[in-house]
Amino acid sequence: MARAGLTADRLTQAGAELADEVGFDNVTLSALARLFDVKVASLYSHVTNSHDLKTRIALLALQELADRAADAVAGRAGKDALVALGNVYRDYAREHPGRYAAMHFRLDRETAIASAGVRHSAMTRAILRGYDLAEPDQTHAVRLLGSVFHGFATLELEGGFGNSSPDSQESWTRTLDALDALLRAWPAPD
Amino acid sequence: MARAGLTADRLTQAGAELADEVGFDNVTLSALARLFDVKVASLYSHVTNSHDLKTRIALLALQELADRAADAVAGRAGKDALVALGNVYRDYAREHPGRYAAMHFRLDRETAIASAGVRHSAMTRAILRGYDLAEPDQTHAVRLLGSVFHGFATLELEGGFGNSSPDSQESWTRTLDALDALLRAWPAPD
DNA sequence: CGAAGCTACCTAAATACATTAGGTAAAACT
DNA sequence: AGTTTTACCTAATGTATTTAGGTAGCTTCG
Repeated sequence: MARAGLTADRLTQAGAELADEVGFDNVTLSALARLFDVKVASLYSHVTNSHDLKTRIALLALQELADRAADAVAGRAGKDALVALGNVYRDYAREHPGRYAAMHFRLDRETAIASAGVRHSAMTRAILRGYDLAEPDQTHAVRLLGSVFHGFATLELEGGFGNSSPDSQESWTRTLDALDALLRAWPAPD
Repeated sequence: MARAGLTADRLTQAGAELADEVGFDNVTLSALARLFDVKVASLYSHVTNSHDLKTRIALLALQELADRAADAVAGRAGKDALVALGNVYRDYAREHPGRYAAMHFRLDRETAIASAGVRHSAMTRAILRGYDLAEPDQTHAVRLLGSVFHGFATLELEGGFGNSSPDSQESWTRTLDALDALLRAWPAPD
């Protein structure tokens, strides 16, 4: 009986790939066991349970995306940085829909705080340095950008925009234009 | 043996309430059967399977929210209408998180086309009549508004904004202000 | 190099949900 | 009242999760 050589990391990685193929909700320990040609119970030596596996996939995705984002915004500022960051989010969601969904798996507070999730808001805040926003407006803008990026990616993925004209790429470009214009002329409260 | 008096509608309604309590993903036929003190197999006389039940809950939510939205925007225009529509979405997500999640259950194309989902985009388009946007910009704006509403509601629900200052109500108000300003001064493409 | 210990993987069993096939009794209709 | 319809049932199968306890392969150290 040769061993399969499983580790938590290999399971997480395989789980992430599986998520992209069949959807995050359909990532099961059973499916992973089949993949590695191993009995299900054996996986419990590596992850504590199904929830643990999903948490690990979520953390993987958060980190992967944070890395990409950091890379994309490095050396850019203003609209250039905004577009780069937005594209990283949208492209990741399209290339890795399962991992993207995994990122919104509910983490307990400690795990969330220790996760790469914090880097995401930090980076969004960073690109706002190219615009002239003082607190608390900066925080409002961070939340708005997060909402648009996440909302657009989600709706586009689930086909909420239809597949008719104008195509969603066009809408995305114009959305980024609009956000840039908005941030340059951020309105005072009414 | 007195009968429970089940119908597809009663199951759907109970399923929607259950979704709000335990989350849409945790709505199971088993749980519903327990609720009505009936054997699980009995439910298959009323819904064809679990997927069917979830579809029905999704349709219920879409319709319920479309009704509320229609009510809210009636007799309003411009920013007034924008704020009303935005609030309907956000409030529904907070009051009925399970149903809100249900709305994004993937429907097959026919079902989606026959659903109240189409009323949603129609209403968003309607409030844009208060702003001066010609096609295809109007479609881009519809998609942007959808993204912001959905993204904000989702992130707020899952605690993505933290519970620190400034509170999310404040960000929401400012987001609506920002959208209004943006729509009034919609930028031309670069 | 061989014994000791660690651990990766196993079998077995309990629990839960989804689904189908085929039966019985309550309601509805004539 | 008799017949049809149907709401609900029992029984059985398949799949996923999880725990308890065992065995064989790898590592380590005398």
